[in-house]
Amino acid sequence: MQSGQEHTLSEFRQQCRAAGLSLTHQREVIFLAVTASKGHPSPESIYDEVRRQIPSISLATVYKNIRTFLEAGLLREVSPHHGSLRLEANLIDHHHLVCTRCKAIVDLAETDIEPVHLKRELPSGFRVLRYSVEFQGLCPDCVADIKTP
Amino acid sequence: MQSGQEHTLSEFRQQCRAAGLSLTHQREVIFLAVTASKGHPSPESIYDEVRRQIPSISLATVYKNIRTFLEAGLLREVSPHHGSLRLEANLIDHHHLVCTRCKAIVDLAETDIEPVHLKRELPSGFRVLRYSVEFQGLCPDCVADIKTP
DNA sequence: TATTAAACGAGAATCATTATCCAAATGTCA
DNA sequence: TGACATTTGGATAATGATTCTCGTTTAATA
Ligand SMILES: [Mn+2]
Ligand SMILES: [Mn+2]
Ligand SMILES: [Zn+2]
Ligand SMILES: [Zn+2]
Repeated sequence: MQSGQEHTLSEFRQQCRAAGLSLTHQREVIFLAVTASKGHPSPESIYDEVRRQIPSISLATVYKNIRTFLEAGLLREVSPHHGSLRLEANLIDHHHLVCTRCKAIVDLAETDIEPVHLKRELPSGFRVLRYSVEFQGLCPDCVADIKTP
Repeated sequence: MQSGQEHTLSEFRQQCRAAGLSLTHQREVIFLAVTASKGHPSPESIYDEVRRQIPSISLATVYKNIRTFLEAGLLREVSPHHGSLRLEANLIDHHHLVCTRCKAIVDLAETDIEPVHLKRELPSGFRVLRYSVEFQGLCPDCVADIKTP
Protein backbone atom coordinates (compact mmCIF):
# COMPACT_ATOMS: atom_id res chain seq x y z
CA MET A 1 0.00 0.00 0.00
CA GLN A 2 1.46 3.29 -1.08
CA SER A 3 -1.62 4.97 -2.48
CA GLY A 4 -1.69 8.13 -0.41
CA GLN A 5 -5.46 7.90 0.12
CA GLU A 6 -5.52 5.89 3.33
CA HIS A 7 -7.11 8.75 5.19
CA THR A 8 -9.95 9.26 2.75
CA LEU A 9 -10.42 5.51 2.59
CA SER A 10 -10.69 5.03 6.32
CA GLU A 11 -12.99 8.04 6.52
CA PHE A 12 -15.13 6.44 3.87
CA ARG A 13 -15.29 3.15 5.73
CA GLN A 14 -16.29 4.94 8.88
CA GLN A 15 -18.95 6.97 7.09
CA CYS A 16 -20.38 3.79 5.63
CA ARG A 17 -20.50 2.17 9.05
CA ALA A 18 -22.19 5.26 10.49
CA ALA A 19 -24.75 5.21 7.68
CA GLY A 20 -25.34 1.47 7.90
CA LEU A 21 -24.03 0.85 4.40
CA SER A 22 -22.19 -2.36 3.73
CA LEU A 23 -18.68 -2.03 2.41
CA THR A 24 -17.99 -3.36 -1.04
CA HIS A 25 -14.98 -3.09 -3.23
CA GLN A 26 -17.09 -1.34 -5.88
CA ARG A 27 -18.27 1.27 -3.39
CA GLU A 28 -14.74 2.05 -2.27
CA VAL A 29 -13.49 2.49 -5.80
CA ILE A 30 -16.47 4.58 -6.86
CA PHE A 31 -16.28 6.87 -3.85
CA LEU A 32 -12.55 7.34 -4.13
CA ALA A 33 -12.91 8.12 -7.83
CA VAL A 34 -15.33 10.91 -7.00
CA THR A 35 -13.23 12.42 -4.25
CA ALA A 36 -10.01 12.06 -6.24
CA SER A 37 -11.47 13.92 -9.20
CA LYS A 38 -10.67 17.58 -8.85
CA GLY A 39 -13.82 18.73 -10.56
CA HIS A 40 -17.48 17.85 -10.39
CA PRO A 41 -17.70 14.58 -12.27
CA SER A 42 -20.66 13.04 -14.04
CA PRO A 43 -21.69 9.41 -13.45
CA GLU A 44 -20.34 8.49 -16.90
CA SER A 45 -16.94 9.95 -16.16
CA ILE A 46 -16.82 8.08 -12.86
CA TYR A 47 -17.76 4.91 -14.69
CA ASP A 48 -14.90 5.45 -17.14
CA GLU A 49 -12.49 5.97 -14.28
CA VAL A 50 -13.71 3.07 -12.16
CA ARG A 51 -13.60 0.64 -15.06
CA ARG A 52 -9.85 1.02 -15.14
CA GLN A 53 -9.73 -0.72 -11.76
CA ILE A 54 -12.79 -2.93 -12.09
CA PRO A 55 -13.27 -3.64 -15.81
CA SER A 56 -16.32 -5.81 -15.14
CA ILE A 57 -18.27 -3.20 -13.19
CA SER A 58 -21.70 -2.30 -14.46
CA LEU A 59 -22.81 1.24 -15.19
CA ALA A 60 -25.95 0.50 -13.18
CA THR A 61 -23.79 -0.24 -10.15
CA VAL A 62 -22.14 3.14 -10.50
CA TYR A 63 -25.51 4.88 -10.69
CA LYS A 64 -26.96 2.87 -7.82
CA ASN A 65 -24.08 3.65 -5.51
CA ILE A 66 -23.96 7.30 -6.43
CA ARG A 67 -27.63 7.50 -5.46
CA THR A 68 -26.88 5.62 -2.26
CA PHE A 69 -24.09 8.06 -1.40
CA LEU A 70 -26.32 11.05 -2.16
CA GLU A 71 -29.08 9.70 0.07
CA ALA A 72 -26.60 9.00 2.86
CA GLY A 73 -25.14 12.49 2.55
CA LEU A 74 -21.66 11.28 1.61
CA LEU A 75 -21.94 13.19 -1.65
CA ARG A 76 -24.11 16.01 -2.96
CA GLU A 77 -25.47 17.10 -6.29
CA VAL A 78 -23.90 20.28 -7.63
CA SER A 79 -27.32 21.65 -8.52
CA PRO A 80 -30.95 20.84 -7.84
CA HIS A 81 -31.78 21.82 -11.44
CA HIS A 82 -30.70 18.67 -13.12
CA GLY A 83 -33.29 16.48 -14.77
CA SER A 84 -35.63 18.60 -16.79
CA LEU A 85 -35.32 21.93 -18.54
CA ARG A 86 -36.94 24.87 -16.78
CA LEU A 87 -37.74 28.00 -18.71
CA GLU A 88 -37.10 31.57 -17.71
CA ALA A 89 -39.20 34.27 -19.36
CA ASN A 90 -37.81 37.00 -17.11
CA LEU A 91 -34.75 38.24 -18.97
CA ILE A 92 -33.87 40.82 -16.34
CA ASP A 93 -31.09 39.74 -13.96
CA HIS A 94 -32.52 38.29 -10.79
CA HIS A 95 -32.08 35.56 -8.22
CA HIS A 96 -33.93 32.44 -7.15
CA LEU A 97 -35.43 30.65 -4.23
CA VAL A 98 -35.48 26.91 -5.00
CA CYS A 99 -37.41 24.21 -3.16
CA THR A 100 -35.22 21.14 -3.22
CA ARG A 101 -38.20 18.89 -2.55
CA CYS A 102 -40.76 19.90 -5.21
CA LYS A 103 -38.41 21.92 -7.43
CA ALA A 104 -40.52 25.06 -7.24
CA ILE A 105 -38.55 28.14 -8.30
CA VAL A 106 -39.47 31.65 -7.15
CA ASP A 107 -37.90 34.87 -8.38
CA LEU A 108 -36.08 37.29 -6.12
CA ALA A 109 -35.53 40.70 -7.66
CA GLU A 110 -31.94 41.71 -8.14
CA THR A 111 -32.64 44.62 -5.84
CA ASP A 112 -33.70 42.27 -3.04
CA ILE A 113 -30.11 41.50 -2.17
CA GLU A 114 -27.02 43.61 -1.73
CA PRO A 115 -24.60 43.27 -4.64
CA VAL A 116 -22.22 40.36 -4.20
CA HIS A 117 -18.67 41.41 -3.49
CA LEU A 118 -15.62 39.33 -4.23
CA LYS A 119 -12.89 39.40 -1.64
CA ARG A 120 -10.27 38.36 -4.15
CA GLU A 121 -9.71 38.08 -7.87
CA LEU A 122 -11.42 35.26 -9.65
CA PRO A 123 -9.21 32.54 -11.16
CA SER A 124 -7.55 34.30 -14.04
CA GLY A 125 -8.86 33.94 -17.54
CA PHE A 126 -12.43 33.20 -16.58
CA ARG A 127 -14.82 35.64 -18.25
CA VAL A 128 -17.80 36.21 -16.00
CA LEU A 129 -20.96 37.28 -17.80
CA ARG A 130 -23.40 37.25 -14.92
CA TYR A 131 -23.99 35.84 -11.51
CA SER A 132 -27.01 34.78 -9.56
CA VAL A 133 -27.70 33.75 -6.03
CA GLU A 134 -29.68 30.62 -5.36
CA PHE A 135 -31.35 30.15 -2.00
CA GLN A 136 -32.14 26.48 -1.47
CA GLY A 137 -34.63 25.17 1.00
CA LEU A 138 -38.27 24.20 1.34
CA CYS A 139 -41.30 26.06 0.03
CA PRO A 140 -44.26 26.61 2.38
CA ASP A 141 -46.16 23.67 0.89
CA CYS A 142 -43.27 21.29 1.40
CA VAL A 143 -42.66 22.54 4.93
CA ALA A 144 -46.30 21.70 5.67
CA ASP A 145 -46.09 18.33 3.93
CA ILE A 146 -43.09 17.33 5.97
CA LYS A 147 -44.76 18.24 9.25
CA THR A 148 -47.90 16.27 8.32
CA PRO A 149 -46.89 13.48 5.94
CA MET B 1 -60.42 40.22 -28.74
CA GLN B 2 -60.45 40.77 -25.03
CA SER B 3 -57.49 38.68 -23.99
CA GLY B 4 -55.40 41.25 -22.13
CA GLN B 5 -52.14 40.05 -23.71
CA GLU B 6 -52.06 42.25 -26.80
CA HIS B 7 -48.91 43.93 -25.61
CA THR B 8 -46.95 40.74 -25.02
CA LEU B 9 -48.26 39.37 -28.28
CA SER B 10 -47.19 42.35 -30.36
CA GLU B 11 -43.84 42.34 -28.57
CA PHE B 12 -43.48 38.70 -29.47
CA ARG B 13 -44.29 39.36 -33.12
CA GLN B 14 -41.74 42.11 -33.22
CA GLN B 15 -39.08 39.97 -31.55
CA CYS B 16 -39.70 37.24 -34.10
CA ARG B 17 -39.33 39.70 -36.95
CA ALA B 18 -36.13 41.04 -35.42
CA ALA B 19 -34.77 37.52 -35.06
CA GLY B 20 -35.85 36.44 -38.54
CA LEU B 21 -38.26 33.83 -37.22
CA SER B 22 -41.42 33.20 -39.11
CA LEU B 23 -44.62 33.61 -37.20
CA THR B 24 -46.79 30.60 -36.69
CA HIS B 25 -49.85 30.09 -34.59
CA GLN B 26 -48.04 27.37 -32.63
CA ARG B 27 -45.18 29.71 -31.79
CA GLU B 28 -47.49 32.39 -30.52
CA VAL B 29 -49.39 30.03 -28.30
CA ILE B 30 -46.21 28.39 -26.95
CA PHE B 31 -44.50 31.68 -26.21
CA LEU B 32 -47.54 33.18 -24.55
CA ALA B 33 -47.95 30.04 -22.44
CA VAL B 34 -44.41 30.47 -21.13
CA THR B 35 -44.75 34.15 -20.37
CA ALA B 36 -48.20 33.73 -18.86
CA SER B 37 -46.99 31.05 -16.46
CA LYS B 38 -45.97 32.69 -13.23
CA GLY B 39 -43.26 30.18 -12.49
CA HIS B 40 -40.49 28.51 -14.44
CA PRO B 41 -42.27 25.91 -16.52
CA SER B 42 -40.92 22.70 -17.98
CA PRO B 43 -41.48 21.77 -21.63
CA GLU B 44 -44.00 19.14 -20.55
CA SER B 45 -46.05 21.64 -18.58
CA ILE B 46 -46.04 24.03 -21.53
CA TYR B 47 -47.17 21.17 -23.74
CA ASP B 48 -50.05 20.46 -21.37
CA GLU B 49 -51.07 24.10 -21.41
CA VAL B 50 -50.72 24.60 -25.16
CA ARG B 51 -52.71 21.50 -25.95
CA ARG B 52 -55.76 23.16 -24.45
CA GLN B 53 -55.68 25.66 -27.32
CA ILE B 54 -54.16 23.43 -30.02
CA PRO B 55 -55.12 19.85 -29.17
CA SER B 56 -53.34 18.51 -32.23
CA ILE B 57 -49.95 20.04 -31.43
CA SER B 58 -47.00 17.68 -31.17
CA LEU B 59 -44.67 17.56 -28.19
CA ALA B 60 -41.78 17.75 -30.65
CA THR B 61 -43.08 21.07 -31.90
CA VAL B 62 -43.08 22.42 -28.37
CA TYR B 63 -39.48 21.29 -27.84
CA LYS B 64 -38.33 22.59 -31.22
CA ASN B 65 -39.79 26.02 -30.64
CA ILE B 66 -38.52 26.27 -27.10
CA ARG B 67 -35.04 25.59 -28.47
CA THR B 68 -35.60 28.16 -31.19
CA PHE B 69 -36.65 30.76 -28.61
CA LEU B 70 -33.64 29.95 -26.42
CA GLU B 71 -31.26 30.33 -29.35
CA ALA B 72 -32.89 33.59 -30.37
CA GLY B 73 -32.67 34.91 -26.81
CA LEU B 74 -36.43 35.26 -26.38
CA LEU B 75 -36.27 32.85 -23.47
CA ARG B 76 -33.54 31.56 -21.17
CA GLU B 77 -32.85 28.39 -19.23
CA VAL B 78 -33.17 28.77 -15.48
CA SER B 79 -29.91 26.90 -14.94
CA PRO B 80 -26.97 25.70 -16.99
CA HIS B 81 -26.89 22.50 -14.91
CA HIS B 82 -29.65 20.69 -16.64
CA GLY B 83 -28.87 17.49 -18.53
CA SER B 84 -26.59 15.30 -16.55
CA LEU B 85 -25.93 14.82 -12.87
CA ARG B 86 -22.76 16.42 -11.54
CA LEU B 87 -21.33 15.27 -8.25
CA GLU B 88 -20.03 17.38 -5.41
CA ALA B 89 -17.59 15.77 -2.98
CA ASN B 90 -16.91 19.05 -1.19
CA LEU B 91 -19.54 19.15 1.55
CA ILE B 92 -18.38 22.47 2.91
CA ASP B 93 -20.49 25.45 1.80
CA HIS B 94 -18.96 27.15 -1.21
CA HIS B 95 -19.75 28.80 -4.51
CA HIS B 96 -19.21 28.06 -8.18
CA LEU B 97 -17.85 29.42 -11.39
CA VAL B 98 -19.65 27.73 -14.29
CA CYS B 99 -18.64 27.74 -17.93
CA THR B 100 -21.86 27.82 -19.92
CA ARG B 101 -20.10 26.48 -23.01
CA CYS B 102 -18.24 23.37 -21.76
CA LYS B 103 -20.04 23.02 -18.41
CA ALA B 104 -16.81 23.12 -16.41
CA ILE B 105 -17.47 23.89 -12.74
CA VAL B 106 -14.85 25.44 -10.48
CA ASP B 107 -15.12 25.93 -6.73
CA LEU B 108 -14.96 29.30 -5.08
CA ALA B 109 -14.42 29.17 -1.33
CA GLU B 110 -17.18 30.59 0.80
CA THR B 111 -14.63 33.05 2.13
CA ASP B 112 -13.93 34.35 -1.38
CA ILE B 113 -17.08 36.45 -1.34
CA GLU B 114 -18.65 38.75 1.19
CA PRO B 115 -21.72 37.23 2.82
CA VAL B 116 -24.88 37.87 0.83
CA HIS B 117 -27.24 40.28 2.51
CA LEU B 118 -30.94 40.42 1.92
CA LYS B 119 -32.47 43.86 1.73
CA ARG B 120 -35.90 42.57 2.64
CA GLU B 121 -37.61 39.55 4.12
CA LEU B 122 -37.88 36.51 1.95
CA PRO B 123 -41.37 35.43 0.87
CA SER B 124 -42.89 34.15 4.08
CA GLY B 125 -42.96 30.47 4.84
CA PHE B 126 -39.95 29.55 2.75
CA ARG B 127 -37.35 27.75 4.88
CA VAL B 128 -33.89 28.54 3.54
CA LEU B 129 -31.27 25.90 4.30
CA ARG B 130 -28.34 27.30 2.33
CA TYR B 131 -27.46 29.58 -0.49
CA SER B 132 -24.79 29.66 -3.11
CA VAL B 133 -23.60 32.11 -5.69
CA GLU B 134 -23.08 30.98 -9.24
CA PHE B 135 -20.88 32.99 -11.55
CA GLN B 136 -21.64 32.13 -15.15
CA GLY B 137 -19.37 32.78 -18.05
CA LEU B 138 -16.59 31.25 -20.09
CA CYS B 139 -13.60 29.32 -18.83
CA PRO B 140 -10.13 30.20 -20.21
CA ASP B 141 -10.22 27.29 -22.69
CA CYS B 142 -13.57 28.33 -24.09
CA VAL B 143 -12.52 31.97 -24.31
CA ALA B 144 -9.57 30.82 -26.42
CA ASP B 145 -11.72 28.49 -28.53
CA ILE B 146 -14.12 31.27 -29.37
CA LYS B 147 -11.36 33.63 -30.44
CA THR B 148 -9.82 30.96 -32.69
CA PRO B 149 -12.59 28.61 -33.79
C1' DT C 1 -18.26 -21.65 8.19
C1' DA C 2 -23.49 -21.51 7.23
C1' DT C 3 -27.30 -18.31 6.82
C1' DT C 4 -29.40 -14.36 5.20
C1' DA C 5 -29.84 -9.87 3.57
C1' DA C 6 -27.70 -6.73 0.59
C1' DA C 7 -25.26 -5.72 -3.54
C1' DC C 8 -23.71 -6.79 -8.26
C1' DG C 9 -23.99 -7.46 -13.43
C1' DA C 10 -26.60 -7.71 -17.58
C1' DG C 11 -29.88 -5.97 -19.94
C1' DA C 12 -34.73 -4.23 -20.38
C1' DA C 13 -37.44 -0.28 -19.42
C1' DT C 14 -38.36 4.56 -18.75
C1' DC C 15 -37.92 9.50 -19.18
C1' DA C 16 -36.40 13.67 -21.44
C1' DT C 17 -34.97 15.29 -25.63
C1' DT C 18 -33.61 15.30 -30.51
C1' DA C 19 -33.70 13.63 -35.32
C1' DT C 20 -36.13 12.20 -39.50
C1' DC C 21 -39.40 12.61 -43.00
C1' DC C 22 -43.39 14.01 -45.38
C1' DA C 23 -47.42 17.16 -45.40
C1' DA C 24 -48.93 21.85 -44.36
C1' DA C 25 -48.22 26.65 -43.52
C1' DT C 26 -45.45 30.89 -44.20
C1' DG C 27 -42.92 34.45 -46.71
C1' DT C 28 -41.80 36.67 -51.03
C1' DC C 29 -42.57 38.53 -55.28
C1' DA C 30 -44.67 38.97 -59.69
C1' DT D 1 -53.77 37.48 -54.95
C1' DG D 2 -51.31 33.14 -56.71
C1' DA D 3 -47.20 30.41 -57.52
C1' DC D 4 -42.95 29.02 -55.72
C1' DA D 5 -39.35 28.26 -52.52
C1' DT D 6 -38.52 27.78 -47.77
C1' DT D 7 -39.69 26.87 -43.23
C1' DT D 8 -42.39 24.66 -39.93
C1' DG D 9 -45.56 21.14 -37.92
C1' DG D 10 -46.95 16.35 -36.86
C1' DA D 11 -45.96 11.54 -36.22
C1' DT D 12 -42.81 8.68 -34.77
C1' DA D 13 -38.16 6.64 -34.50
C1' DA D 14 -33.84 7.34 -32.28
C1' DT D 15 -30.78 8.81 -28.64
C1' DG D 16 -28.79 9.72 -24.11
C1' DA D 17 -29.32 9.54 -19.22
C1' DT D 18 -31.09 7.04 -15.55
C1' DT D 19 -33.69 3.48 -13.19
C1' DC D 20 -35.66 -1.11 -12.77
C1' DT D 21 -35.75 -6.23 -12.85
C1' DC D 22 -33.97 -10.46 -11.88
C1' DG D 23 -30.87 -14.13 -11.25
C1' DT D 24 -26.11 -14.60 -9.27
C1' DT D 25 -22.52 -13.22 -6.06
C1' DT D 26 -20.84 -11.13 -1.93
C1' DA D 27 -20.78 -9.08 2.75
C1' DA D 28 -22.33 -9.23 7.53
C1' DT D 29 -22.96 -11.80 11.38
C1' DA D 30 -23.64 -15.47 14.49
MN1 LIG E 1 -36.55 33.43 -12.61
MN1 LIG F 1 -18.16 22.49 -5.81
ZN1 LIG G 1 -41.64 22.54 -2.36
ZN1 LIG H 1 -15.50 26.14 -20.95
